[in-house]
Amino acid sequence: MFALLMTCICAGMLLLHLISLCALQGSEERDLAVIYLQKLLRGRSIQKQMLEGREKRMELIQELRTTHALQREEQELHRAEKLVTLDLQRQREQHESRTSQVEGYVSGLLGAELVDMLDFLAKELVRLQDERRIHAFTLLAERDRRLQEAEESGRRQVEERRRREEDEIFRQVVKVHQATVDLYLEDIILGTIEQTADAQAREEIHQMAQELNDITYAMEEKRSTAQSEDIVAELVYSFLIPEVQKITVRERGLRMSSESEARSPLDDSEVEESFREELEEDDEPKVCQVCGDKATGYHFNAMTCEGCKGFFRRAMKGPAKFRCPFQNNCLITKSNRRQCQFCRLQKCLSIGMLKELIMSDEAVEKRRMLIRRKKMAEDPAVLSDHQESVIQELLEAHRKTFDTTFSDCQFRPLDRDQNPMSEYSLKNSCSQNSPNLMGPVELRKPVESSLPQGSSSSSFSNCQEAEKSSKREKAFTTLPHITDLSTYMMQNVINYAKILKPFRALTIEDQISLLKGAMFEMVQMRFNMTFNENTGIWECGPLNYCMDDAARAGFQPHLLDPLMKFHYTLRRLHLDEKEYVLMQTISLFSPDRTGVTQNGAVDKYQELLACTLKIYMESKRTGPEKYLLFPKIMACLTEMRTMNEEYNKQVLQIQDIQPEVSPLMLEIVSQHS
Amino acid sequence: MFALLMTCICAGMLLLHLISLCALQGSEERDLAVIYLQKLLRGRSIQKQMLEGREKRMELIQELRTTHALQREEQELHRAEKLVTLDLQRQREQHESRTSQVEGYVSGLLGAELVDMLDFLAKELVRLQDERRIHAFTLLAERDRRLQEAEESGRRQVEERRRREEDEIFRQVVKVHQATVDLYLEDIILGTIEQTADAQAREEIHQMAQELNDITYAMEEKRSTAQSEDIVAELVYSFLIPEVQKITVRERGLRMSSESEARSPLDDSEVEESFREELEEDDEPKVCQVCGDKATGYHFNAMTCEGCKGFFRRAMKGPAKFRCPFQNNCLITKSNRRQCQFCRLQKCLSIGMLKELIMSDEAVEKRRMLIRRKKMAEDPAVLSDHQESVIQELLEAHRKTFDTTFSDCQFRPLDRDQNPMSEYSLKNSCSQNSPNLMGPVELRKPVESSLPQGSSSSSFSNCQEAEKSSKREKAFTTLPHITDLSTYMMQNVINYAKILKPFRALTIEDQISLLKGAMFEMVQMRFNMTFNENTGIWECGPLNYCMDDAARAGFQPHLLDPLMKFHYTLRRLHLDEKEYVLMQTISLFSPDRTGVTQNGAVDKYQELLACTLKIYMESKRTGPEKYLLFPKIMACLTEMRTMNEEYNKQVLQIQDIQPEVSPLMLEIVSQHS
DNA sequence: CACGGGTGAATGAGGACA
DNA sequence: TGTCCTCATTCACCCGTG
Repeated sequence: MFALLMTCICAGMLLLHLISLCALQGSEERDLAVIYLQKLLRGRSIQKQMLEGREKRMELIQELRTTHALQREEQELHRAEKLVTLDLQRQREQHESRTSQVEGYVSGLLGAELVDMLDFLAKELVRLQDERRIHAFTLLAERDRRLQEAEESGRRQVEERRRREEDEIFRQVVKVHQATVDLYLEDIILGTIEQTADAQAREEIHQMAQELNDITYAMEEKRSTAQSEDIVAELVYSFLIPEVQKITVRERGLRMSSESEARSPLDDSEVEESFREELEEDDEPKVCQVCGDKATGYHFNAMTCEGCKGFFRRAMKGPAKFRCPFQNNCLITKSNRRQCQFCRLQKCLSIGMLKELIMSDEAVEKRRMLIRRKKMAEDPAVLSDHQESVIQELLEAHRKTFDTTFSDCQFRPLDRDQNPMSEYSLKNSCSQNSPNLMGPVELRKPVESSLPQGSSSSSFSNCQEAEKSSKREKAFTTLPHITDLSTYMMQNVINYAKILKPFRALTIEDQISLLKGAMFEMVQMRFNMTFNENTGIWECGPLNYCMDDAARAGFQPHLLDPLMKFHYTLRRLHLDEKEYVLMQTISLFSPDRTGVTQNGAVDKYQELLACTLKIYMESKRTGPEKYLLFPKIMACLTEMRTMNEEYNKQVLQIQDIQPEVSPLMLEIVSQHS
Repeated sequence: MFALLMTCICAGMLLLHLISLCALQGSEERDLAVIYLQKLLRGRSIQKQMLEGREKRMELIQELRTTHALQREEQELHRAEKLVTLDLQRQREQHESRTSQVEGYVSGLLGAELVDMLDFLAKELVRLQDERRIHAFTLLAERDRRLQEAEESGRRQVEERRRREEDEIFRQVVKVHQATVDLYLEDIILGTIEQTADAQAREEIHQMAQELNDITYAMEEKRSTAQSEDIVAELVYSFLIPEVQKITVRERGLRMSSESEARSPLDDSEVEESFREELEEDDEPKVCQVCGDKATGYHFNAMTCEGCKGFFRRAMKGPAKFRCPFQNNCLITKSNRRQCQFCRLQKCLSIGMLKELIMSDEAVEKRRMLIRRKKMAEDPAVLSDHQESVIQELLEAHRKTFDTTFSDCQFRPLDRDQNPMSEYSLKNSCSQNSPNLMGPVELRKPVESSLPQGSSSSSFSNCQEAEKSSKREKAFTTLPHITDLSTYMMQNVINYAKILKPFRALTIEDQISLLKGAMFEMVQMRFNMTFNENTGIWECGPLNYCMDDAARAGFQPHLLDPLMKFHYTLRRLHLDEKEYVLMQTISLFSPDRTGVTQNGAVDKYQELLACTLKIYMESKRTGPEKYLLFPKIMACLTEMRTMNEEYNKQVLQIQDIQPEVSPLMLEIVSQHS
């Protein structure tokens, strides 16, 4: 793009030479002019030389690259290389076409007559626009190539928008003209006045300005196609900023000359310094090449702002998915950059942002791992002695109050119905298996399986028949057993809590509140330690339960479904005993249970426990999943909160209908202490 | 970029010099001009010096780098070194060529050289960009390779550092280039400007700028459309700032030259400050630009309230349809905004709301899909075990109660009329085919084909002649068979329902209500499983029916037409057995059938079924249509509701005329239980 | 310090529903 | 129609490496 502009200007210069030559009056003068022109044209040979030099260089690059390429195995490089080569070829082609174009101009103007300067300027402007259009087409082709998804219906004609755009472009063009022409004229004046310094010349300039303006105006009104407008708009955009900088340079020139301070051009640092200064002293030290916002440095090979940096990364990460709602040539500014992702991305690419500089997913993952590793290395995440002792305390208390063999419990018989109450019996193959499983066991009942929680149902919505039949038939058969089991578990949990010093340190009211709040969760976690994730059975020593036993006790799917899911989820984490105990105790010390007054102390201890659990797992476990374990456990705890409420509700409903629930259970479940 | 504009300036200025020179009249003046030009160009020698200095420095760098290189042992270094060396060589070549170019320029003192010079610079810029690009790629590939290797050999750290170093070197080189080019151009300008510092001329220029400004502004004032206002606003935003700054810079330049005093670096912030003030001086921070209500942010490019946001989207989505009841110039306020949609929309547009910022339908669809996909990803839409068992239960019940071979049904003979009763026989080619189809089958009747539903007609609207003849001729010939068939199907459906536990859990009254309500639908869905979408025939084992059989039993097109359509529609969804069964059971458990009391339970189970069906399809099916399948099925169910009513009516009518309908059918069809 | 990735509050799309 | 909701996107700011 820049190159194009440069060429435009070069062409302009050539033309101006010609014109000015032709402007000379008289035949001998014309002859002189022709000679001059010939000389001028001879200069092209040098240019050609340079082109050849460029070609040579390309060969060099190519060779370099080939050599380089041979040293590597990766396929990808070849691709990149090819890309670059193509890019260069394209550039070259463009360049050549441009050159020939300029030559065409030169030859075409050989026989030119006297031409008015202003007229020339007008033409020059048109020509610039044409160039611009050509370039726009090139860009468009490139875009099409880049985009795999072809634009099939991209021309929604937007009348209103069109009008608006035209108006705006008109305005912009006027501005540009104002700016460019302004400078142009300024230059002319600077150059002219110095030599002539008379009123007549000034008047001429003045006239020129006026005429130019008129021409501009007329030209703008003549414009009809939408595309040319857009081209002009782009022209505007790429011209305006340079304009500012141009002035800056001049200004510095003036300053330096006035100070008559000759800088040594050899001083590298000084030069750079001044250059940097140059940029900084001005309004914008760094401008985003995409949107004009304040840039924060080079990002993916271009000077951009943070926004465009992030945008580019995000856009390139996923699949191409943008569509321009306008004409595929939006001007990207700080204020409107969010309105067309398509064009913004195009702009990013066009200024040379490279998606290759975005780290691949694997690279990112690698990096993350390394960082984490490093973090771990410097902070070995080791448990403090205090924490160790806490774990020990909990563990001892737990073992004292949880007999995994269930060897000394005396429950009422578990009376299983023949027909399964729910779908659980089907999937868990529990009804069939448990008799066999129980066979070798010498406990009270021949078939002793039941779900952790048991009671009778009251207001089935789903199984109303069962509800009704519960009175005439023998539904809720497992309720007595389940009630006993639950009461037994609860008692154990209470005993556990009572052992813990931090728990005893609380007021008795808060102890009750905490126990009431956490009871269901703690019991479930204890049951989970006996859960067989393959069979879906809770293997409580001689007792075996499946979820159907809970259903048969009156619990509804609304509770049992998520509960089942929870048990599978938690069990599959394969926690060890310490982890289970910590988890239970974290649940116990929840400061947000209803009725808790000493929130501060509870919260503090819970935090300690959580931290302990986290560090314990990180130090004990290996593999990358160890960082996910703690969050997962936290999620489980959250999950249980909701089930907790549902459980309380259902127990009360069951009690309402079949008052077999034990007082302890009722106490736990009741709303207010 | 900087270099570019330098070149622009350079080009412009030199050109203008030439032009102005050539514009002078008279030969002696021309001579003077030539002399001046020569003087101007002599300034290049200084530049040459600088270039030489630069070359020296480059050598230094190279040496430095070589020394540096020697300090490393790794093999790879050599490669890198080679690369760098080549790079430098290339650079050197360029510089040489440039130097020679410059020399040729200076010695020639011809305008042609000047042109070439600029041309060269243009190309040089392109080249630099290319180089940077190429180098970036090279570095990238190199970096990747190194990283990999280093990882293997555990020398990652070292390699990383080296990579960084190389990058830095590269950057330096590029920077140097930039700096050089910039300096180069600066010199040119300095050389020019030095001679031209003339306050008067500058003032003149300033005046002109002012004039141009005035013209521009005058033009802007001429604009009448409301749109221009917001254009101006945007213009201000994106262009005026640069403009203002430009002017500021210029002024600063003037001030500086006159005061010969270093500028204050505060200008920058000052400019921004005043501009910001301008924006903020607005009264309210958040006011809807359309109606004055409280705005909630920018919506479609304008600060609006939620109401106007929604209004605009809705209005623009559909076709233009508003008309102003008044003068097309209503004032829109919060209170009257809904009085005139036309003017409200007008106002929306006038303040710059863009309909392009409304997501297109496809975009919305895409977004929905993405969201759904994401939801799916995190929750793999896997059937819960419970749901799986539900499906299993239904499937087993279905298979127990639906014999797709129709092997054991004993119906009265199907007496097909010779003349087809309706158009169905024509289009379905059933009458002709069925005898053949039936041929090889050894079932009771030689011709046994009939439509699912059968009965006699009473009030044909379409075929009144047939209706009349039904009494004197032997119309409704298929009615006995159809009655038997229907009764058989119904019995099966009842058996099916009775197997389902959730169904049995309902009161007997509700069971009846549900069955009565869903019977027609369930039977039709079962028949649909035998429907051949190509022939339009129901292939019930040895039995084959076409729609004409139903017509011949007395049913009217008012039912049969939509029924036919329904069968095609549903069959073309190619549901599998589980899906069919789920669909039937969803129909069965419709809580809104007349007479149902336990709505809650029914609704809950239906929801479970619907959810199961949805997830089942989403997990089983592939392709984008899988999200449409469930809604389609729901639509089918709705469709059947209306047919259901019509069916009941027609059966009663048939019974009214030809009382052959079975008691079960009557029971099903009767209004109230 | 430069430049990769990551984060989280703010923003502004669409959508449900009274 | 408009309120309130969800949720993807944005970007100023942060961290860490070289």
